[in-house]
Amino acid sequence: MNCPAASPVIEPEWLSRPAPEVAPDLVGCTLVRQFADGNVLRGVIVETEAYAPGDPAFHAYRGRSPRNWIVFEQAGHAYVYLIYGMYHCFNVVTDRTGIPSAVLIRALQLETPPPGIDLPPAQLHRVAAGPGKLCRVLQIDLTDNAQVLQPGGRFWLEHRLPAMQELLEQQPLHLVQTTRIGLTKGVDTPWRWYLKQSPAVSKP
DNA sequence: TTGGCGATGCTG
DNA sequence: AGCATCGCCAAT
Repeated sequence: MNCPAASPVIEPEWLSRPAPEVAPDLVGCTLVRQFADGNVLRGVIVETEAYAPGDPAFHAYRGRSPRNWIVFEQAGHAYVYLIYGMYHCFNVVTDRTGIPSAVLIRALQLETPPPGIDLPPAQLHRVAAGPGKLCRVLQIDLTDNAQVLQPGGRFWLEHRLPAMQELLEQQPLHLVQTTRIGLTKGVDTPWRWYLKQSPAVSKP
């Protein structure tokens, strides 16, 4: 047996905080995707954005709707939506029930090549750089909306590996905070975080 | 290296 | 009408 190291699973309670607190903490953690055939693909989260109550850029800004209802539910669910008619975006629902909050996962650093994709090994770090590309490579679509994030399911989250935790504790400037991308409202709210020097970030 | 634009379909 | 995107192509 030659199992890769894995950190403890992230529980819903850990996610039951405001999105602007959870989003930076999720950088460096691992998102695990289990496909229908049982195969598992994992990637380190290298870029996140927070969306919270009162935020005009948030889908839930004008209240509950058939699309966004899940972000009002308990922390630890997936919120998946279609954007520009052709891409999907994957979010982690955070905070308490009734408080709409979500963290958009914008980029992953994959640890192994994704299934069914031939690519130059040098390009591995680009295939999940961006929220739409991430969902394409993880085969995420609207059927994944409202899934519970838990081991054995389609997705779960794992805490930072010790080396990553040490890096961010000793070099906190490696976690960069800046403004969000692709918005027309809330453009000045600094709720995007990314891992400095990661080649897999969508926009360094 | 940067900037503009079209694809494409759901949302409120 | 607008959109939490992406990749192509032109201009620099």
